[in-house]
Amino acid sequence: MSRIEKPADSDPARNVLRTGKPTLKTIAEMTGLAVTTVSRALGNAPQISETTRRRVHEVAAEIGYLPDRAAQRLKTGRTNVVSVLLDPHEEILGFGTSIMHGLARALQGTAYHLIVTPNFLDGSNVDAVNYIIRNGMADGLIFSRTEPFDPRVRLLLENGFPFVTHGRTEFSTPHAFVDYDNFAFAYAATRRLIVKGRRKVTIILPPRRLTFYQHMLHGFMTAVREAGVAYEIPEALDLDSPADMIRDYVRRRSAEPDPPDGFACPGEVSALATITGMSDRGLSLGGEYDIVAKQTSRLLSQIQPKVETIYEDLTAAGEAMGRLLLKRIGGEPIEDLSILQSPQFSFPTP
Amino acid sequence: MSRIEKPADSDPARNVLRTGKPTLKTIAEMTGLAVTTVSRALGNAPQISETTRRRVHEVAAEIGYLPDRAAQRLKTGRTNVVSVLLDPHEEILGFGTSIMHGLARALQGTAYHLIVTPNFLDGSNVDAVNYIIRNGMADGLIFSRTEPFDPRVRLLLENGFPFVTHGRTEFSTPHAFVDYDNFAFAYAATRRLIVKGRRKVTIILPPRRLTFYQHMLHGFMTAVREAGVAYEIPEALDLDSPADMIRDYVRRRSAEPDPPDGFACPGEVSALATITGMSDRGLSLGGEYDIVAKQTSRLLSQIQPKVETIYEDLTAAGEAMGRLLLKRIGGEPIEDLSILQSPQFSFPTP
DNA sequence: CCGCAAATTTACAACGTTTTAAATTGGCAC
DNA sequence: GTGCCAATTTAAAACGTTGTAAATTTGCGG
Repeated sequence: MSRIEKPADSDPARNVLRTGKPTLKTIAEMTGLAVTTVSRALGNAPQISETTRRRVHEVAAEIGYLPDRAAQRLKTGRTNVVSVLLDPHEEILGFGTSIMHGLARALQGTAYHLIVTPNFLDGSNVDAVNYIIRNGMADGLIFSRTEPFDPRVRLLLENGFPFVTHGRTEFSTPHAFVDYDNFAFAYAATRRLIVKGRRKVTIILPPRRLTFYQHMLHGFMTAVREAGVAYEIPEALDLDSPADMIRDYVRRRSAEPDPPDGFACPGEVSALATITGMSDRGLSLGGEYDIVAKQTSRLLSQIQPKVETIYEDLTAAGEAMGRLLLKRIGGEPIEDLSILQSPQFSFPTP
Repeated sequence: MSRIEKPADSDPARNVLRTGKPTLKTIAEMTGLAVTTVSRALGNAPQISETTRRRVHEVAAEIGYLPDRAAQRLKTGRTNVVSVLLDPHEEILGFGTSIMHGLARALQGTAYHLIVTPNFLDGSNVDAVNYIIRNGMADGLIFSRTEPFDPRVRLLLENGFPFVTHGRTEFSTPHAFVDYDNFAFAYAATRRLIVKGRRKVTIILPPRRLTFYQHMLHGFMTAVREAGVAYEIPEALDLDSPADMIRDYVRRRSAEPDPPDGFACPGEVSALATITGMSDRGLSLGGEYDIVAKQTSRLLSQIQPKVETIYEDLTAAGEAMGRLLLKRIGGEPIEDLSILQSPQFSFPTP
């Protein structure tokens, strides 16, 4: 016993007194074990005897120990954070919030937290993605509204950064995604209008640059061609257009010759706008015209049961994306990491 | 050369090569200064000479240095995180997302990140608050839908934890909040209905347990009493009721004797539901009845311009809450840390 | 009861930052 | 040049965790 002498400060309560927060050291002192051992025991490492493993877990539970995320993150380089890119277009009708609730549910019980990175820049926000990759702000990324050659996807693929998109792309390298089968939606919606005996159908499409524009268009056209029915596609309008613009367009068009009498509306806002536009002309839903709409909340059908709706469950989508991302972060192969949601013809029981 | 020998590895590029991320050490090696000095220079500490301060900043900018959040957090105990409690009731119509965009704007340019803590438990989620306080998951908290003696507020006050609510409470200890002047809204809305010549007014109130139930009721009753007009208040219904329940109620009531003809609707969903219920009876807005509604998005007035609306700017509210929280975290006194938003009679130009 | 491998536990060093206290430098009066 | 104070820079420790490598204990055949 020569040189070194422990600082004589082995009061087990000391480090707890400082912040009130128990650490590995606290448990170590309480059990008489080394910090390393405690760490391993909690991590269920194989080389720890069952006896001490159990003992450590007991004590940890008793004093309510939770690992310090900052320390873990510093040491391991993993952030235990999943970031979702919030798009300004998702402000209305709870798109963002539904997805986030789903995500939160998938992350529930895991070590992962959900952080929101808003999209300030217009267009597709490559900068935010870059920031997150370069500074290791998260272990994985989630975002929506993909383009066929989405620059965010390209960037993430190039860097091997885990992510899941809502929507597909056309890159040759596959990546994880969850998407709604918008082809099936558009096809089914148009079919229904035709079956109802509508003579001329129309559809309000997403902005052209988004991948699902093609899917929608394709579904619509397939149904139209099969049935040989008349159709038209408004050029100056898309799903992102403000409601009043859609309403005014519908009102104007219905006064011109040969107007459509069957509307496929892939969004609740566009459906409401269409109803208002038509009823301004005295035309009644289910009478002179019909609508089949995509619905992501219960709102539309509760307000206006005469609208036929097909559901897209965004909360489920969020949950699926969360699960996929966790797998992806865990390093699973890409192959089965994609999901195509089928249109739902009745509201899911929650 | 006996036992220990420094790894002879003083290559300035080494630590960069490992992860690709520059650290204080990188800058230190590049400038020939000590890590401590670099840290201080970047923190603009007073004892650093202007020359080196500038030099360090230059180099840092050049190599794109960003401090490691985990290390800072571990060392200082500050998380640089603000958490928002997401309420399930905010799923529809982008309440949550609007607020979050506002919050994000307020946090923009600061070191703070926004993390979402969802509300899984029913009722007011004290558990989530507890978790955040005990484990130091954030430096500040934001949530909405307060009750007069909100248990979350009590808990936070007791622990001296910084927070800002959307909505007031009735605790004698003051705390930071942002609230909409719902008294003024209800009063103005009811006044307008009366001025339009409506004989009997009604209002759909929030759930009784929420603080702003009282404010709404009070504003409504004040206008009613001043004018001596007839009124009624539906008992079985509140703003959280599903849209179809509201719609059915309105439809049923309008067929009974002495129905109301002026509706104050403090939410877009309730307004839409009311319109549908009335038009099912063949009654027309602006003709047999009127609605004055609160609007938090552009949706309602774009779809149905005949509805008179009064705006509540939730994005602005979020931004204000963010700013207040930052001040509060900075330790400013509570007195001027509360804001009452006035109703807006025209949509704010963004 | 010795030796040796397997089982279990341990010390130590790191991750990148800030804080504390100490060391170095420079300026200036003597 | 010497001494001393202020200005500036520095080394070392710490935050709580995990990975590496080494130490200790245990079991068991001889």
